Amino acid sequence: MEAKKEEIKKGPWKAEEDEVLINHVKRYGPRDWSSIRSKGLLQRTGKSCRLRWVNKLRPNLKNGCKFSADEERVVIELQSEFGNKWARIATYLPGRTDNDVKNFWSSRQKRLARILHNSSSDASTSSFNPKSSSSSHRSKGKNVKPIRQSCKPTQGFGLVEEEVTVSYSSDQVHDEALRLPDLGIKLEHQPFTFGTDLVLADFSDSHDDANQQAIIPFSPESRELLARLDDPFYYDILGPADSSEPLFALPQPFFEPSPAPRRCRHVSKDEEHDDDVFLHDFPADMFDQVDPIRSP
DNA sequence: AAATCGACCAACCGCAAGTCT
DNA sequence: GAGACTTGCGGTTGGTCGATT
Repeated sequence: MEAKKEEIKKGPWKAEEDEVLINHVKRYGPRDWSSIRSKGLLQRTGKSCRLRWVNKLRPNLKNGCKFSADEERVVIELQSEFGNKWARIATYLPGRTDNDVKNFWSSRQKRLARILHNSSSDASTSSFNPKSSSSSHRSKGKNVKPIRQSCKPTQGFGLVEEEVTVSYSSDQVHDEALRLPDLGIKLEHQPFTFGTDLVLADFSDSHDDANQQAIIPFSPESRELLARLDDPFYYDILGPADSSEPLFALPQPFFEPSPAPRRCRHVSKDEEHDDDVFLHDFPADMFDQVDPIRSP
């Protein structure tokens, strides 16, 4: 059937398809994706094949491996520098793809937005609830609820899930209020559980912390702005807000990111046998099992 | 035990841009 | 130079899984 011949397969890849794709790359290199379909090897589009290779089959990928603390830091820093240039950011993270970085960031943003939303909701209710703990520790040194001596932050706000412990004494509660840069906003810990217990308060109209009894909920605009912060809280939690010292040094890109706009490089027929130029992007031992391309 | 929720991930889509004919 | 083709990128969606209620 003609229609069947033209049918393009979508959805999850099977192991057999992966094998076909890997064999193609072994033979021809990571290019000519469209020929995979035109040769009838797979009923996948070239785009789909390329994506599968880049995101899953490429050697030395850190598949199924969570972002380390260092990687998180790099992503956060580079995102603030480059914006949503995931492919470029990924070049600084060996074994990570642009999709990985994008997913990580997206997930993080969602989490952040949700936390902020919850927090502002909590704030708006607790400010009118005398029983609520959120108002109980607002006055310096008074009615400060006992807090845990340490807490284990969740992944939220760019914190890592590893054993990062932040300890506070009860006297520090108020002073440890976290500042959001440039927004005149403080982020205060509720009894030190990250996430839903965070309380946001707007202190922009006052310079007297001790008088801050009420929690002012954010406007939707403010919340949106917060959700889009390039550098949401990371430094504020792990480092002093006024610190000019970088918390870490950025690594060099794994692949040199091209300053010019990204572009694929079509390989001419002549170049095709030019010492496998494309292989330079891969570890030397990657194609140990590859049949060498015969020279003409 | 079932339902719900959130996190994570794979894959698709549309668009932009380089290359080829 | 123009149009077709190919590739790469960023945004988005939908599925799966584990934790929580």
